[in-house]
Amino acid sequence: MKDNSKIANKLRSSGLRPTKQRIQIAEFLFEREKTFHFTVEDLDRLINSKINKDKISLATFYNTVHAFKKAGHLKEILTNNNKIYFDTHTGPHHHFYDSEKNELTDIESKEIKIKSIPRAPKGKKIKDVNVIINIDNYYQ
Amino acid sequence: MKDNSKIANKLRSSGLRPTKQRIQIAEFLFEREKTFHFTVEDLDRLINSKINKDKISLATFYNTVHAFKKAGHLKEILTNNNKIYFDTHTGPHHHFYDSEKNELTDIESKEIKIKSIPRAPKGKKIKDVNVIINIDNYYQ
DNA sequence: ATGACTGCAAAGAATTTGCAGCAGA
DNA sequence: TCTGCTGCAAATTCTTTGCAGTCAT
Repeated sequence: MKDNSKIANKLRSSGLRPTKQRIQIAEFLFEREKTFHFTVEDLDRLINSKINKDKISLATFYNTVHAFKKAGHLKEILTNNNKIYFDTHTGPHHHFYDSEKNELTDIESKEIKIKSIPRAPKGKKIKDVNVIINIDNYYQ
Repeated sequence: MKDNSKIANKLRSSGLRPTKQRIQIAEFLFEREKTFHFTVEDLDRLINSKINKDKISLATFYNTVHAFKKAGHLKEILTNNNKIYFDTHTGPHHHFYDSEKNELTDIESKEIKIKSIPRAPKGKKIKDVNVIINIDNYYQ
């Protein structure tokens, strides 16, 4: 039997009830080495394709992903295909976006050195700076 | 009587027939001092609110905006509200995005100095670099 | 027991498509 | 005339919502 207590506690300490569905989704998302980029559709497909279990409904994926985001466990990323991607890497960082494969790759903050940025308009403050580097195949 | 010939020629030379609708949209978009950021919904609202004329249909706004984009007269911008914005400034530049007002502001390329960017993954080339600076009100 | 969460289906928002009729070349 | 464009309505895609039943505490 698998040990869920760590995941369950992570959820509980963010004020989220550790339901069966949330635990399954959290295990899928957070128990991996590399950061993971996905859309809700991806999640649905990837988790529900496992033949066994009862399926998790789409609405629950949406609810859960938003709950995780609100709790700071996921970050929202926008790309040129105008779908909402989520990222398990929640710290400040940037992305390559490969429009051929519709795929995001992380770029750590320190890899992009921004020398100067303009100051925010009056009465406004900068919330965050978001860099997306769009990439392409060489010959096409 | 207004002189449309410049706009008409601009359209014709991009392979677009200068129809009444396209001319009206092109005048609205391109005959202004400052760059203009908008969604298709904005266009529809702003152009069709003028009481007089026959209304232009939504589908035509979508078609036209995509045709203009393909012809290089508009650029597509993505923001955190997950709507497609278009920009009459087609050169390389960046944006402030004000999430309170859902409003984009241009930042000229030279105002953001990027010192280093990582090289593209193998077999890929960098198409463009996109910076969005999200801004906020001070106290909230 | 009491809220919170899930799942379904329906609603909503943004965008695209099919096609008949119209208009520019 | 002939192809491209417009406008309408229907279709699609992604996301949200309402609500009855279920589950965690």
